[in-house]
This record gives sequence, structure tokens and C-alpha cells, in this order.
Amino acid sequence: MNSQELWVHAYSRLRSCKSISITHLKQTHTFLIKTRPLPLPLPTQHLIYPKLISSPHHNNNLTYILSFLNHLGKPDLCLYNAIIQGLPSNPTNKTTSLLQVLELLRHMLLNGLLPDHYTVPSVLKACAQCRALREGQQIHAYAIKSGLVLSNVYVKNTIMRLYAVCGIVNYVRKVFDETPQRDLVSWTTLIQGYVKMGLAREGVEAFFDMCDAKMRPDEMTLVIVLSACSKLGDLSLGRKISRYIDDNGVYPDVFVGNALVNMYLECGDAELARGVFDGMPVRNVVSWNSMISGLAHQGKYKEALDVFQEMQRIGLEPDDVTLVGVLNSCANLGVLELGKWVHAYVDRNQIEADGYIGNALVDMYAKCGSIDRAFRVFQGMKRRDVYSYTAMIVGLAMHGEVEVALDIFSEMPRMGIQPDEVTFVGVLAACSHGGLVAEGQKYFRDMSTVYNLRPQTEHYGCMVDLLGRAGLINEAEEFVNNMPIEPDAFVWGALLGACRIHGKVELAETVMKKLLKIEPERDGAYVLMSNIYSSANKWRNAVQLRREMKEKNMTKTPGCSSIELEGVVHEFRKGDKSHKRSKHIYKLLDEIMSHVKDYGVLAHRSTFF
DNA sequence: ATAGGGTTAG
Repeated sequence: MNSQELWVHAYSRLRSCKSISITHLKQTHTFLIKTRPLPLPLPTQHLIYPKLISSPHHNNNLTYILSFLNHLGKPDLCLYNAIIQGLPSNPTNKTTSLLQVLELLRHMLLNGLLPDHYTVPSVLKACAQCRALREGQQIHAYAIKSGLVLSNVYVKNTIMRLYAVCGIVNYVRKVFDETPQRDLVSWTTLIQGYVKMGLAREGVEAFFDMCDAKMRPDEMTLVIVLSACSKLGDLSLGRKISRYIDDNGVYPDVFVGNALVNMYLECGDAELARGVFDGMPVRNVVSWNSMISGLAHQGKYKEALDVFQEMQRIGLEPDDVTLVGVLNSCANLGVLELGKWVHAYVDRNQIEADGYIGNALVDMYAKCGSIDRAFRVFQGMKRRDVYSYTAMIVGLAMHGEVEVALDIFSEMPRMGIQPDEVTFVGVLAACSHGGLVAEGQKYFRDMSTVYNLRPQTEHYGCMVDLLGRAGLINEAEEFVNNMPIEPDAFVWGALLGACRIHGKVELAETVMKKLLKIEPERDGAYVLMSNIYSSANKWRNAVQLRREMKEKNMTKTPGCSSIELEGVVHEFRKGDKSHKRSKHIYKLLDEIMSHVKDYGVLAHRSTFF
């Protein structure tokens, strides 16, 4: 074969495969080195060279790419573009990918070539992938100077995208507004920029602006708008979008379906979510995850585990998002056995027990009463973040391990981890539990002075609880009166609890009135108040209170607990006799109670409820 | 030839 024939042969083989075998690569490469100048038309070169270069056998070796380009003599702009764009993206090392892109860009500039409207978007894409803002901004500057940002909407959109992923929504808006050229992708990127930054309301507004501009949304736009509805919990808007999808022939692909499932669950309509889920022609693991974590988010933990069981039955492999949802449900139901199963599954499948998974395991073990296991998981984690620490501290506080909790907290600055508001809920709860008034007060002060955190009502509630438990009921009252922010139900509830401990009927009545103004529909205050009355032998008041509750058609939310036996979750409510072995259960409970009394422990009983 | 999509904690 002469060289022309060889090239035709090589070309036909190369274009028919995505990546090429190492043998074939070596053959072609050797041949390429031997046959200079290249007897190939340019378009053919552009098809072949990127494939040669981005072959995985070169392991992304930039030296190889550059020597290849140098070998070619004068590569043209199209070839550079094709190579930059064809560089295999390395998801585990995005920085390397960006460095290669930038190196190629430099090489290109040194060869006297200027980036065009194909070069700029692919370079910006690499910048956006690793949030290289400074590098991206240099490209942005070039795009302005060269006029590309005005003349090409792809350039404009990728610049917007860069600022969107860097979370600078003002810049996204600015770039969007600056030039008149905007297409569906520009609008979608703008909406996404808002929603991702937690500005769902602004995102929805931009969506309406887009509709006013007579731009028709497609699947991608609608998915983002649906996620905004989820964040807002705006069911009526969500249903409007859903109707739009039905009426306008939008193809309900698996992304749209998942977004709908998620939207309905976040907006509190589990039945509509289930309806969409059941009607989806194609489901993937994200569909299942949306159901499981969505149900868990709505507090429907048992239902979430049922869906997980269904998923297991059809043999779909859970991923780490699934497992986090399952662990969260286990934690809130106290289902230790399934939680342990998940832990074993994680180990068996060599899933890294760090990040979300590790934190969920710590929380699950702590909430299921196995603080030792929680601690072991926590200590075994390679990387811990503020979530890990908070889960551990809250867990230890719940278990009365006050000193360990505060010890772990003191470790945080050494590890370079900033505690946040939730961490302090755990710290203050620990102090409350241990009766550490002075320490609690110090931590409370440190929140603003050292950590620059503004105490929320939860923290004030914790302080009231701390003071109340320590017998400092007057201080607790004063503390509430001097709050710089409006006390909410959490704070008043804590004060009412303190009143109960100390039999402060009058104060309790004042607090009760405040509480009823904030949440008249809840029964908690009535129950607590009634207990206060009956403890003080004010039976008449207690009866009156009960009558009021009846008139307002309130019933006590029954206390509920559950256990898991051989994979079945059994739920028990107060006074529940529906279990088929309830007679046995109550008999056993009575026996336990009599033993407990032998030890001199007095159960705290309320008379009426 | 190039750009925009869903699920995950304390």
C-alpha cells in the first residue's frame, strides 16, 4: 500500500470506532511519524487527530499531545478546537483537565492563533467544571475585547454558566442583561443561577419574564422550574407547571418525571408524587431516590422504607443517595437492625463511609441509641466536616455524654472546622443536660463574639431550658423578656416546661397565652399546661382546659414509637390496642413497670392524657 | 463542531 492508501485505510478504521486499540494506535502513530508531510485533506485530519490524541492509552499525557502538535508543524485553529474539545474529561481530576486545556490554549496562542467562538466555550466549560473563576474571568475579558460575547450566544451562555457555578448570580444577571442576544439556554442558565443559589423566587420570576418574552420552555427549563417549586413548597405553581407539561406536548422524560415526583413530595402531596412515579414509563435510581428521600423529608419514614423494600424486590442496586435516605428513615424510626444492614452493605460494597454516608451512619446510630457505634464510625472517618461533628455532638448530648460532647466540640478548631448554628444547639443541649449553667452561658456568648453566629430562637430555647432545669426560673423568664428577637413557640415551650418543673402556675398561664397566639392548633401547650394544673392540684382548671380542647376539636397527637423485628416495623401509639398481641404486650409492660417501681423510680404520670 | 436538566446530612 502506498501512503495515501494507508491513510484511507487508517481513516476508515478510525472513524468507525470511539476509541482505538493500543496496537492500532501505535501502528497509526508510527506511520504518522514516518509519512511527513501528511497527504491528508484538513477535514480528515480534524476527525482523526483528536481521536488519536485523546485515546485513553495515552493516559491524558499532555507531553504526547504537544509533541504530536509540534510534529504536525502548523496545526490550524480547527484542529486545536477539535483537540481541546475532544480532551477526555477526567471527573476525578478536573484540575488536570483544566490545566491541559489552558496549556493547549497557550500553545495555540504561541502559534499565532486566536481563540474563536468554538474555542472560548470549551475553555470556559473546563473553567466552570473546577470553578476556576480567575481563569474564567480572563477568558471573559478576552471575549469582551474580541467582541465574541456580543456576536455569539454560545460564548455568552458559557460565561453565564461560569458565574452560575461559582455562585455569583449578580454577574450571571449582568452578562444576561448586557447583550440583547438571548436564547432558551441563556434564560435557562439565568433561572438555574437563581435556583441553585437558593433564590427560587427570583428564579420563578425570571421564568415568567421568559414566558413574557414569548420564549417556550423545554424539558430542561421545566425541570429547573419544578425544582424551584420544590424549594418554595409552592404546590399550586407546581401543578400549573405540571399542567403546562401535559397541555403543550412536552416530552415527559425521566428527568421531568423525577422532578415532578420530587416537587409533589416537597410540596407535601405524597399521593400525587406516587401517581407520577407509578405512571413513569422509565424509572432510574434517581426516581427511586426521589421517592425515598422525599418521603423521609415529609416525615413519612415508614413509607420511605417500604419504597426501599420495593426497590430491593425489583433488584435495583441502591446508590449512596438511596442509602442516605434509608439511614435517615432508620434514624427517625429507631430501626437499628436495618441501619446496621445498611452499614454492612456499605462495607461490603467498599463504599467510602465518608461525607453524606458517614454522617448519616453517625446520626442513625446515635438516634437508634447505639452511641458507641456512632462514635466508632465517627472516629473511623477519614474526613469529617461540620455535619459529622454536629451529628456526633448532638448524639452525645442526647445520651447524656456531656463531657465527651464538649470534648469533641473543643476538637473542632484544631481540625479547622467552623461550628455553625446547629452545632451550638448540640453544645447548649449538652450543657443543659449536664446542668452546666456557667459553661452554657459562655458558649452562648461565644456564638456571636468568637464564631460570628447570630443566636436563633432554638438557642434561646436551649438557654431557657438550661436555666429552667437548673432551678433558675426567674432568670429564665428575664432571659426571654430581654431577647433581641421575637420569641417563638420553641422558646415559650421551653419556658412552659420550666414552669412545669417548678410548679409555676401563674407564669405558666401567661406563657400559655403567648404560645396559643403563635400556634393555636397545636395541642402541646394544652397538654403541658394541664399537667401543670393537675400537679398543682388545680383540677377545676385542668378540666376546663380539657373542655376547651374538645370545643376546638383538638385531640392529642398520640405519642408513637416503633420497633423492628425480622424486617417488619411495628408501630405503637399511646393506648394502642390494635396489635394482635397487645394483651401480651401490656401484660409484659405492667410487669416491667412493677420491677421499675421496685427500684424506686417514679414514673412521671399525667392524670388526664 | 461548541452551551442549559432530577435525588443526598447534623
